[in-house]
Amino acid sequence: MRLSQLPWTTLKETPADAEVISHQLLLRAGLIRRLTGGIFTWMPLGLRVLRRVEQIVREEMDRAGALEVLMPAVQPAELWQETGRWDRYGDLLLRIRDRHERDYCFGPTHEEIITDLARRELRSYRQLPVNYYQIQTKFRDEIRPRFGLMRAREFVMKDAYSFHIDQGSLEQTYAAMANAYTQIFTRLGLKFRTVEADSGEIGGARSQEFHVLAESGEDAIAWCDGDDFAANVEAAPALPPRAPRPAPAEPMRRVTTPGIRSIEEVCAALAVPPGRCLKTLLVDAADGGLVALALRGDHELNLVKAARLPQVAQPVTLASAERILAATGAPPGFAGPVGLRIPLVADHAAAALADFTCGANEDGYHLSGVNWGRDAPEPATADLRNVVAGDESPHGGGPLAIARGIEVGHIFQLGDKYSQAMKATVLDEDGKERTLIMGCYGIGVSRIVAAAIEQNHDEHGIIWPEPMSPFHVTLLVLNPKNSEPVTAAAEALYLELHRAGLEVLLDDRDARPGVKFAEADLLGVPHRLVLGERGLKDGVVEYRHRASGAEQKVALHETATFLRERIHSRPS
RNA sequence: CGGGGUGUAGCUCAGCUUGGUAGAGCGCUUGCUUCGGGAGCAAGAGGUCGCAGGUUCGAAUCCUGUCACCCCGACCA
Repeated sequence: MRLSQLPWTTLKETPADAEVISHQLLLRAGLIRRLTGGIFTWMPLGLRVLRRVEQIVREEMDRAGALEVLMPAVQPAELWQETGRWDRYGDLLLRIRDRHERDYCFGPTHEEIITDLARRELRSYRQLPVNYYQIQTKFRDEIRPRFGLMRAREFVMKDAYSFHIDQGSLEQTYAAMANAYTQIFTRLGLKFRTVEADSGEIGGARSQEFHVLAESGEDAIAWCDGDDFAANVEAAPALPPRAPRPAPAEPMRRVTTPGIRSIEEVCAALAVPPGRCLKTLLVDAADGGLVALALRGDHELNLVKAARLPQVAQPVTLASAERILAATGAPPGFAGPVGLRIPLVADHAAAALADFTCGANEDGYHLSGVNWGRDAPEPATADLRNVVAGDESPHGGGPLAIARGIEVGHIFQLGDKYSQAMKATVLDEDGKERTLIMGCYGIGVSRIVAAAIEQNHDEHGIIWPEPMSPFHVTLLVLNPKNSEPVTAAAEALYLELHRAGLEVLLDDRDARPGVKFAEADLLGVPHRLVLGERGLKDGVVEYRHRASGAEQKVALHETATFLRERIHSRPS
């Protein structure tokens, strides 16, 4: 591709509304343009990146035996009503009405559509297992679209749905998909981790997520070097402390803490570490009352774990200030287990505290030297907190480490949640109707583009992993207007590289060298060639590797060979 | 949805407090000079100041409404 024939504009300044680096660089490099909140146009160079990602995903899905289909983006409400999700999915669902006043939505996901397809097309166990996939535009009306392509409303997703006669078959396909995903992210050249996940809203038994590792990731993932444990912090179990609870050593004392509410303030005022404080959270209970959840002051509540408690109302909702006052006799910030008249569940670590500090259930007072069993009843215990770095791995291999990740893939064993609701059945070998067992497998294709940038950039711009770069190599021609021989040599080299099977971006614009260098760095093609009068005199081009900055001169006639040795992701 | 903020040239922003003929830098066009890491000089093009209403002799500026966008919050206890 010739840059002289492309209206490509880059931005020297960072657009004001772009927060994260991938959003900034995608805009600055002219790869995407925003149309409206969370909705973007892919520009010519950006689209090449998206297409490359799609292609790798497609190849690996095909290799794993999945069948590509393309389902409608617009879906009738009736199907969503069948599964009950028309009401449950909420405002995330973009609803549309046609001229006949019929309701539709723009698909945020396709379980309903595929299950409808399956119940029409699949009659016999002999047709199973089958795994359909598509690469398609989805729309989710996010509360707050942000971070550019990372949390867009309209986005490109690869979603796959498999159908099985039994759990064993599902597990086989699930394993094949896990394998294919590993292959995909490896081929894309990304640093990633596979982690156990909570299956959340979509439901089902087992699920794993694939995270691209990056500081700016929205998810925290925990893993252990000493064993095979890796999980989203949401889904990582925290082991109870090994050491038994120390015996009480201090008397309980009441201390005045006027206006002090947060754990930090309490710790500062009373000179105690957060790990010696008890934080008592009040949430709405399933029976309409309140439940207290006790955590150590330095720990955070894990909402997924809290939601698993039968006493807790769904979804987990923090109690209002009025209800807290009514239940504890004090405003928020002063709750504690001593004399508390509502049920309490303590996290294992909180239950192992002795001589701790907590709220006194009285405005302006806290208690110190508090002990379970002596001052407050022995609590019911559960795993309620997020794991933290240094916690013991559940698999016994040593301490956990925590990293940030961007979720780019998620695979689920769905079971019969949708097939049952939509009566998707086949006949088994005994001629009996059997409800289909399903799996589903998603990859955020457009999000991968953003995640790759989050993980691979420097102060000059993007550094594409080779397999997803818009071009294999960029060839900068310096001052083409001033030198016929340079232009001629560049044209010849461009053609030759092209013939060698390389995708080349030729910067043949009548622009200053500095502009070409700066824009090439911004765009981030991994291999760069510079052809100018200086080098041409000696019959060489100058090669530079974007990521390492390594440079060397290469004889013109050896350039194609030289590049082919260094580029491993040529299209087959 | 709650709270906060911002809408002025393609982009980044000043001007608004204290009303009086719309500005800068970058980008764009033309010319000359330059030409190996986002050039210099000169001349240009480009804006219903988000939109609607109001106050006023006069509104980018003050008031009301509205729309859009951005940020924070959904663990404060």
